[in-house]
Amino acid sequence: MAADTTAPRRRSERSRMAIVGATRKLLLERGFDKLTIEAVAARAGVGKQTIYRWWPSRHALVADVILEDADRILRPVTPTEDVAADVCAWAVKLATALTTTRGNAMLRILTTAGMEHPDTAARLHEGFTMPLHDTVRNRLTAAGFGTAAAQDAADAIVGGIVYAILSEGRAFAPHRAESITRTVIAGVAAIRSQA
Amino acid sequence: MAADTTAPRRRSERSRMAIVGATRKLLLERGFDKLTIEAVAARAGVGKQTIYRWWPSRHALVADVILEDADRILRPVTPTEDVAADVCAWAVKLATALTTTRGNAMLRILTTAGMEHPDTAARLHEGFTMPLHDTVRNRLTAAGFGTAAAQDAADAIVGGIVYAILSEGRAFAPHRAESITRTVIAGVAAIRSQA
Amino acid sequence: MAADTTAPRRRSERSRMAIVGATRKLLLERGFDKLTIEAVAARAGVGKQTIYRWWPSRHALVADVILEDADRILRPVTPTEDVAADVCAWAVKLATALTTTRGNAMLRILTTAGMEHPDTAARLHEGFTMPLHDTVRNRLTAAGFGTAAAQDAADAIVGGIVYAILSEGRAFAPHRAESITRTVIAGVAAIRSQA
Amino acid sequence: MAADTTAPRRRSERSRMAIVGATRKLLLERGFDKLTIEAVAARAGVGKQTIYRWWPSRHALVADVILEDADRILRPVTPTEDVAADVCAWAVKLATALTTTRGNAMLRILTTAGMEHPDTAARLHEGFTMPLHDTVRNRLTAAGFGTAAAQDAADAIVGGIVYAILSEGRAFAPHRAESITRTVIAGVAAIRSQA
DNA sequence: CCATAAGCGAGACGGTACGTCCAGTCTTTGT
DNA sequence: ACAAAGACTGGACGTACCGTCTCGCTTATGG
Repeated sequence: MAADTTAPRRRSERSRMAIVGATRKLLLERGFDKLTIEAVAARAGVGKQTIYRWWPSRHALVADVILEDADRILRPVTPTEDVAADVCAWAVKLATALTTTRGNAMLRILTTAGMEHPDTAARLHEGFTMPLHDTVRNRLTAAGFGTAAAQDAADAIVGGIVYAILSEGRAFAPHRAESITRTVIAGVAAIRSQA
Repeated sequence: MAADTTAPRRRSERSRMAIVGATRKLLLERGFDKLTIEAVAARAGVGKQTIYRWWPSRHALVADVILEDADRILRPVTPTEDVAADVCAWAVKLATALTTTRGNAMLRILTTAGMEHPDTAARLHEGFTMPLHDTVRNRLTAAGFGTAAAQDAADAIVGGIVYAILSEGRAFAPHRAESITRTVIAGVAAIRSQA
Repeated sequence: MAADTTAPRRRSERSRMAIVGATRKLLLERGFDKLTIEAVAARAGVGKQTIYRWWPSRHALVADVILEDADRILRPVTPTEDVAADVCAWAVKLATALTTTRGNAMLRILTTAGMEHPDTAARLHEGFTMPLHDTVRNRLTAAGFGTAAAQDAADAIVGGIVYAILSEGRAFAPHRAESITRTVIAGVAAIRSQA
Repeated sequence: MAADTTAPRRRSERSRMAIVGATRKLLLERGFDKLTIEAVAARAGVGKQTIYRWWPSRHALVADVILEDADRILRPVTPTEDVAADVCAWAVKLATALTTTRGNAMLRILTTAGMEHPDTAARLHEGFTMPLHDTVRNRLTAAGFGTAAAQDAADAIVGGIVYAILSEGRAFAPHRAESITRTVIAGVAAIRSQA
């Protein structure tokens, strides 16, 4: 059942792919600020209108491209018996991914793209920050921590790592992610045992 | 002798102020993306060249303006006997400041301005993120925590709050800053007592 | 043999009429310059291809439409005994028709359409200027004037009236057509009597 | 007296000339329809805005260029004792000029440019048709013909020649201008002697 | 008497040019 | 001598149409 009534009207898959590919390349070559629709169209061998027909703005196009690549960074936690170790390992992998040339470029682009455009911000939040957050939160909840505590810890861990990388760039040493994470988890654990 | 060391050689203070003022107004009215040098010049009643003469780029001009206003957000901790309470109170004030219309706009502008411009990024880091970080770190160090621990906690607290506000915007409820902070401080405390 | 040479194989009369009608309307609403095939197609409720299938260019389409309406302007001379009076009366009717809003619009469109397109120019010459010219020439020939004289007079009369209207627009007072015509006819008459 | 209050503000003569020159060349190479502002700017080595700053439209630019060249076609009558001969000689020269490749191109461009743009039409009328008309009219008035008669004759002569060339193009044989003119002048002469 | 091919509406496609906005530089003019 | 005013080249914007190209659907023969 559930027939696709609103069929996506005869859109050329060839063009779509060329556009997304060209955008990805130009984003890495020149960065978000210097990405122009005209250059994307030229590189993709496509008319500008074909871009404007399917994406409302440069921000939206970039968001699509970034999110399509987000799984290079969004990885699940490998669960063992030790919560802290699990989350620490995950955090270090995250920090490592975000301090590669490519990963760091992605982070900056993602941040800039969302900054002055509420719709795009929402999509990027949902497709990037939220998954990160959920990953941590779920692992902690599974370990028996309360909802509120898991939420706070996830904020501190994800924010602590990502914001530091945003501020310091590739200078951020990935192993710092471990001690930040360990500190926070010690915090939730301490609070639980007090109760 | 009386050498005027930092002589900004015959620069019109009247013009400088008009430019900074116009930039501030336009930044709040239209945001960073839509801020144009031409509009600033027109609003300030100044030739474009006068802006280009003293600031190398739009990013640099915006950085100056934002940092001049940063003390609305950068506040010291009021120290009592209770570290946790002190930092929590400070954190809530920070979160409150960053979720006002104006403060949130400032945060976004600051983030965007630094994003594709290393020099500006460095200045903004030094004038905004670093002071925040130092404030927390110093309070914790004063309370007897180790350098490394204080560093991690400051990362987690500042990042946890600021990144959440960056992601969620004005929807972030300032009191969340309190539980995040409390969690992190519980963490450093627990780790210290283990040693 | 017996090939159906001009077989307009299964063409939709409904569409043809809708297209011609839409073109006529848009021509009067917006003028030749601003007439677009896309607008004609939309107004006619027709695909663009249906227009391109049957007309090679915008100019050709417009020529068809204009010539289909040309009989509002192309009228025969009503012959009496007085050549001069006949041609004058005809000339005034012509000038009157060409200074109505609609007639003037037609004249301008016709002129523009032919201007940079030899084929169209030829068709419009044959369907408009030539008939006008022949009408005058035939009446003069019938009155006993020589071929060459009739030709010159027709040039002077038709050109004198039409070019003035082209230059001055609807400001041209139709009765001027009479004195122009009378002058020219006096000329051919004088030359004949000299011989 | 009469100080130039509205001094044409600091306009670059170098650019103006480059633009006019490029327009002239492109007009002859490609015709009016295919003249684009972008091509003019490129050929002149000028930003598009510099064209738009000083000319409101493509039509106006073309009108300027054409009128600057109009003196190749607009020639005075050389007066002798024989009015008819004078005007005939002038008419043949006019027809000759308008049937050169270049002159014919100019005539078509001039006609098209004025066709859907009242302001331009007025300027071209004033700078081209009116001078032609005045030249004939003045010579006839000087020969003692009445104002009204001279007016009619000028309409018939100028219109007769120009409209024929407009319709028939370069196929128009210049000597036809002579017999047309002679016919019309015979007409005014005949009418005068009747009175 | 239906199969099949043409005509048809719709509209996506690669392009060209539009007219506008700004960047960043250079020039003139007034004080 | 400096700065306002603003013209300059240049490049990208987002839009409008061009003429071509499928896509399914309708319809009217001709095998």
